[in-house]
Amino acid sequence: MPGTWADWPDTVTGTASQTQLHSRPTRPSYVPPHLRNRTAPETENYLVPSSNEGSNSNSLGGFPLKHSGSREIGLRGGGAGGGDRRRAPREPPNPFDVSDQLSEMGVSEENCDDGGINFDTYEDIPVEVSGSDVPPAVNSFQEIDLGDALNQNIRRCKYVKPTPVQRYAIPISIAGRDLMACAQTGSGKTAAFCFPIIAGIMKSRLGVQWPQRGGRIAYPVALILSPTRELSCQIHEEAKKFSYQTGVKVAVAYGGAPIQRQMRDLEKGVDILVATPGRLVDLAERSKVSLQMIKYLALDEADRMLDMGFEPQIRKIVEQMDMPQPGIRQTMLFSATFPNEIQRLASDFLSNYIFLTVGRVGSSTDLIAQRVEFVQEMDKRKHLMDLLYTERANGTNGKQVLTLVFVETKRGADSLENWLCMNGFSATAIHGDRTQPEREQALRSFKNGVTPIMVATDVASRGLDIPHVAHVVNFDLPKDIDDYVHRIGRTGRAGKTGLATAFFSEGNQPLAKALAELMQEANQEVPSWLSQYAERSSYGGGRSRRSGGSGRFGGYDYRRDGFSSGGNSYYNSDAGGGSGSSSFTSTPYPSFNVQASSYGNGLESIVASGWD
DNA sequence: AAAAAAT
Repeated sequence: MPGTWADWPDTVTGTASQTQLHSRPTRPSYVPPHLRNRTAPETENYLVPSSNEGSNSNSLGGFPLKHSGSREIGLRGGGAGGGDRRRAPREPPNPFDVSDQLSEMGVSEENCDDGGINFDTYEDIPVEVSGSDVPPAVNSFQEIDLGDALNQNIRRCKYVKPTPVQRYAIPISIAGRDLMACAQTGSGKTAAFCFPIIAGIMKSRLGVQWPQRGGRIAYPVALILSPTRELSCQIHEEAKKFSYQTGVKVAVAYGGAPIQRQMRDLEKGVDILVATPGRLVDLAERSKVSLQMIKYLALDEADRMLDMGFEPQIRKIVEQMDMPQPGIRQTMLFSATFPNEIQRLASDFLSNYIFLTVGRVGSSTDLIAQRVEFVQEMDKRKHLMDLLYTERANGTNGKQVLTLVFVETKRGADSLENWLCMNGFSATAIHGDRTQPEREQALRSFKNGVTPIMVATDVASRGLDIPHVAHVVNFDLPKDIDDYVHRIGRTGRAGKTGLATAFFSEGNQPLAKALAELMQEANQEVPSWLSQYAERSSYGGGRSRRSGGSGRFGGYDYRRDGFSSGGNSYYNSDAGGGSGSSSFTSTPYPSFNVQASSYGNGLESIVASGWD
């Protein structure tokens, strides 16, 4: 990779730089068919927003000079994003290119996932905060001093006003507080933890000499962990947008991809590292990265990160490497679901944290219509095919809408994909036994509609933001109701509506009760046969209240149950009120405030008021 | 029991 090239507006006009331009072995001239033959006036819209001194002369060979990344138009690039020639000196590629072009092309938010947040549906989202000295929520991004560069990026992302989780989470983390937050990815969660991190990094550098770059070991100040490679990739893409031209460097590290490139990126210096656990540990053991400068730690899909499979790895990273202690670093945990058990584990990583829960935007609310059908195991394929045919018939121009089909096993995913293809459906599959390039290819061709059906294991159940998934089919229901919640959350994103269909078979009996309750909470019609199944399983046990659940919220601060004893200084540090920690049981403790959106103070009023 | 995550 050449290290120096000029800003491209100059490049196109200057002869010398023309040469330079051609000397680079890029693929500038490929433009996807649907973008060809555009007329000249539109070319100015291709400019980088901040370096747009150029004019209409910025076209080459009849159509706009576009970076090679344009081959990815309509896709959310699989991480790489290399080969971009249209950059300001020493600046990373402009991450806004794709979406800007799309919107300028008159392509609605169809393929642009920054655009279409339907804010109307956010208006009445219930929010609940608990903890001591909770900073007040804000109503606009302007109320917080995020800095000019970041504000510009927020504008470029077309974020007009903060989503509920952002209104609360951003002030909390700007204030330096630890946070446990229940909210879905589609609710603007990534921005909620990225903005304060980026703003904080920039602020800490005011008037300070920039840290030395290019050392052999990378010392990121922020670490964002997620449970799947694709999710890390997605967060990285988002974080790059938010940090564009802020001087804040973002890098990503995950398995399945060549490590060399990731190591090179780290050597170039990194402020925010987005990673999956395994690869991070690997890099740390190779002494490519040290965590001793970490000031911000964010765990996305935190409940998965702390479940049985992942917990040891997370503990190793957070507690047994060189990461600063809680209280010194700032820790933020995010997930759509937070079982008590997990909250208890997570509190090891936190210091005097605030618990925030945002009513679901999407999953298990009106935005997702949930159906459950009784289907014998052997009839499932036939049943799925009927659904898909109906979909195709009802869809516009007989087009298949994006349909995500969840199955239990990797083998099952492959065989169902195969079967669908044999029966004339364009399907792909994603699961952990496929190679990383295969996984990324599957996701791409699903997102852009080439294969509008994707069969997936739970690798795709969490956090992935795939715009326009119209239908989630639980071909095999998961064992855990929280997984169901995450899965159906792949549709009804960003305030849009979606459909979730579950195939319930004999074997799903243990899930019946939780499923029926969940659907009831979401005002969905519960078939009477399901209620009967639920009754039958009720004496057997099983969690009656999901996640210690409080209705439409994703979670409930387990500290308020008064179960947690002494150890946590949090409860005992208060001067007023009861003298012993035992007094903190049912009555609200003076330092432990619970606030619920704009609806008075008591939780009771919220739960009772019903959010419909 | 399954899935994910390092090579």
